[in-house]
Amino acid sequence: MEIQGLPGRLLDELGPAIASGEIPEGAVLRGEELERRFGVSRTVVREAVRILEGMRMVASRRRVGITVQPKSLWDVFDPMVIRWRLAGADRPAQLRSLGSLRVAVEPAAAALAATHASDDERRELSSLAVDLTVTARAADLNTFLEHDIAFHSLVLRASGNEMFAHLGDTVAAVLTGRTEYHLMPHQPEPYAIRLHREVAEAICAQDAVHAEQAMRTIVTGALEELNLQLD
Amino acid sequence: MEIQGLPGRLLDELGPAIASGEIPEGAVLRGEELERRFGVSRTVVREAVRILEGMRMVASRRRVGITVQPKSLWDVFDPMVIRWRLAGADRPAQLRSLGSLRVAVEPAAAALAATHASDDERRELSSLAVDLTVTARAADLNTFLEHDIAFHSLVLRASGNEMFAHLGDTVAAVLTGRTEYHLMPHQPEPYAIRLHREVAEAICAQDAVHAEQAMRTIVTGALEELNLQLD
DNA sequence: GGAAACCAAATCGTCATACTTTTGAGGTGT
DNA sequence: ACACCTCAAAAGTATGACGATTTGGTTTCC
Repeated sequence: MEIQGLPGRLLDELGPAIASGEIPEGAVLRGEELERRFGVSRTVVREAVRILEGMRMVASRRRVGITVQPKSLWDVFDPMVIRWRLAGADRPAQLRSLGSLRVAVEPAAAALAATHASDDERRELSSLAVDLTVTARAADLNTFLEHDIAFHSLVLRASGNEMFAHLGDTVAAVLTGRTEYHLMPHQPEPYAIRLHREVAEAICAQDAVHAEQAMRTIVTGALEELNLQLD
Repeated sequence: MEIQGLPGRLLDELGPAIASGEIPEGAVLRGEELERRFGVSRTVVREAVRILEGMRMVASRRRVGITVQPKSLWDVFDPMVIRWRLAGADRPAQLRSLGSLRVAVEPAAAALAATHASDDERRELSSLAVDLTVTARAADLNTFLEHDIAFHSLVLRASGNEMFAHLGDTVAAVLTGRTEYHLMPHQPEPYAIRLHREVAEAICAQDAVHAEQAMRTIVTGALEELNLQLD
């Protein structure tokens, strides 16, 4: 799901550099300079810049150049922007933002899933809850992560709301980052696991209130733990 | 805040056409065809297509062409995509999605605002609550809308979460759409107004629980009304 | 001396064109 | 039926030329 070709490669250089503040707000780049620095043609530079412009990270103006826009204008929901920020110096702030977003969205998604999920989705959810329990005992962090991601993505998808569903990848990025940077308890907490099972059961039983409540406990817990780690 | 130049104009044609389903999923466009149809050069077409590719609405492949991606892949949080969908045949679905998103996010934002808002923001919020009350009595729908937008945007901004803050424009689009298409009670309900005042007061008093609760009542009410109108 | 008009350079924006690379489809031979 | 080869279609990239616009200095005129 990446941008292809040379513009993509340019983007992989510029995006993270801007997201991390290495190229600061207000900095001005010239197209010709980028051509030389990366050894590509105008075509390529222009297309990459257009994409950055599409996510409001830069603005191109005649006679002045390509100016890096203030962060407050960026499309902070763009998956690429989120990835770049998570990879760089902005990681703590980005994790906090995403944490609050999860607290807001995932309980609502769980509630909706309780009433909207298909039979297949309910079955899959139960099965994932079992998998989580098993891999948590085995203390196999990577497969656990995989199942955790699948679980949360599925709840978001089963909510029947496309916007919630799209946050699945973002949540996946958060969970992955948390594991990669060892911001997780070394062995998943049994309590958290049990809550996941509760969410699955409540959704299967069409119990929206309980599903929402259990999910809220999960994500607020994750947020609190995150705040502990970051301070 | 629009994309400039010819690529921007192309986008204003292609984006809505794709968003509304006029150009359906799986349709294949050829670059050369677009050049002729819009009388622009290759450069322009390529840059516009790159932007659409950046929001995952199309994918360009050699020897095949530019294929419209399935809706499930689109960046549904991109403001342009939201605008295009609100303007076209997808409006009901988009309004429903956004309604649920508001129900999830705005109460959380209100709670955060109660603890994070600056003194200036609290003052401004109180003042806006008063304005709302006044313009509601006067039944001046347009200024009421203006203040309503300002109110909700401010709560989102005062939450201190950049991602919530960015939903301000989106909420504005929803509220505007609701008024434009007469999906609102002809005179704003006194009860809703009172709830806005309650939100403002709770935030000023740093009462997160009450702020969240009042805001939840507002947005769930709005969602229910929306569902009534759309069915 | 100051303000308004003007001019020139810088930089992006667009076009036209040529060449390269990838890849799907159809044909060929076993 | 299968694998392989070839070819052509389409996007990808590079480059030169020109147009448009903005900025900032410079001139000119009170």
